Amino acid sequence: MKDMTIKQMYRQDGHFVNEKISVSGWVRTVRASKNFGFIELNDGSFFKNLQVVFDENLENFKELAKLTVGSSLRISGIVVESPGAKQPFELKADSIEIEGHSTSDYPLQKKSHSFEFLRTIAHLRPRTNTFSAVFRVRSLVAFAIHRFFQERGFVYVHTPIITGSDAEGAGEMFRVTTLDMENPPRNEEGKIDTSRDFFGKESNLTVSGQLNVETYCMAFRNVYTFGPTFRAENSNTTKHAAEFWMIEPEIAFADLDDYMDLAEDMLKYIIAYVLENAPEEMEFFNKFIDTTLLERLNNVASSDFVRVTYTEALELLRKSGEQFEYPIDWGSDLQTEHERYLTEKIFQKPVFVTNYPKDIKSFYMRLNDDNKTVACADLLVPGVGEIIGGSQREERLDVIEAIMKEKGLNQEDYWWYLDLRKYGGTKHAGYGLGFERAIMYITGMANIRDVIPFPRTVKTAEF
RNA sequence: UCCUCAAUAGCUCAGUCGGUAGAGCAUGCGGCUGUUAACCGCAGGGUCGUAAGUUCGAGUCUUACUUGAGGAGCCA
Repeated sequence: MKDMTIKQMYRQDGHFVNEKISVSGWVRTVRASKNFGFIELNDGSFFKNLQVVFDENLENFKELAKLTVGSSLRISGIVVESPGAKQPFELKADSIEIEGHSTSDYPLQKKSHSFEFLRTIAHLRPRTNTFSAVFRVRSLVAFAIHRFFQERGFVYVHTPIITGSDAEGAGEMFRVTTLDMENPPRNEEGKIDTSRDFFGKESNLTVSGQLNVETYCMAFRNVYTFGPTFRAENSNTTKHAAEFWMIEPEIAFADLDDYMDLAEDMLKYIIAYVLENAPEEMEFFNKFIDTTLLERLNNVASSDFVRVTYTEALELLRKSGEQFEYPIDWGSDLQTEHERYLTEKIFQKPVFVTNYPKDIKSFYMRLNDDNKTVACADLLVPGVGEIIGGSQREERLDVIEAIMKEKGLNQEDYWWYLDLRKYGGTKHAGYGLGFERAIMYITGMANIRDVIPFPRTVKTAEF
């Protein structure tokens, strides 16, 4: 007798008919009548369920007929072709062992629940169709990202989660400390004496691995980090979480166009990988979450992304005649409404917006010859907005020092970062992809809380 | 942090003009020989988010607070 997964059975359609096999899994629904019944079993290996037929010949038939949703079973029987239209085959059970009962207060029903309710039972929601699909796709996307970079010879660098540099400037940070919160040591001025903290200085959770990964870029040429990052922003939106994952590749001897080429290839690669390896899940999203999803993703795979400069983008917005709440003004950042209009109305596909004014961008972005803009590019996609931000980095020591001065940054805090410009610095570029935003884009899910197993947002850390 | 909306049974919701609580699903029990969110019958299940106020009387009106959702800002 073969111990099988439901995935094996579906992927080798019909191959096991008339064979005796065993499976184990959880009850999704039971439909029993007087002398026989049906169990929908999900074993976790596959999006679809296996229909199990059981009848009164089983010694525990009465007990089985009263099974509640969520119970776990071990079943053996013969695979037979199914007379029902909704499944190609089913399992005719000759023994069903109840491994774990589920009590009658099991909160998941055989109907759809609101995402808001399911967030309150984050420990049970992976058992639902939607979350089963989301988190299998999340796993596949993570693998596809690694495979994409590894195939191209990139080195995976584990940048630190705890950082001692307090000047990364990407947002509010979470403090890491072992000092006694009730009674912290104080220095002569009465301030908290961070020299007596664990690291001998103030430390925080990282907001970005970029500065660290650039150092490895100057040794390995092409590198990437892929790990968690933390932002303590008081941000209450569908697209922000306090803990999220980022992919940050960095490529040496490369400019802005090389970065955009790489990012575009990467996104297309990931989408193709997921469409090939999770067709059932993607079909489910297309049917129940976002009916334009597959059309959109196929369109992305087969067409080139748009590339416009910030200045051109402003011109397009101005010429559109659309009334915007915020003014279109050279020098200020694009607002959400502007980004959405560009990617959703004007182009209806992913758009790189390049060469923003230097004053609204980070110090490490390479200054263009016009002395007004920097060599950066944000990738905007319909529905989600910005999912990638990146730039060519400033490799000229004198220029980056001048910009840091202009932005009021303390050069001593960046001494090791600036060393990269002294010791064989090269042209290089890199970007950051918000992992969860990519998942949202690929699945059509609208809220970041529903693509993270246990989301961390303002005032929420129950699980 | 700002703006808007919401909170009634385990879930999803209805509740008229202010007059004292309803449905479907779920759960329990019973029925049913091929079901597909099975179907049919019966039953149990409520401090109407919290606190105060107006009123003879508040799920319904007012205020504050709490929680959630959507949008904005910040960003990925």
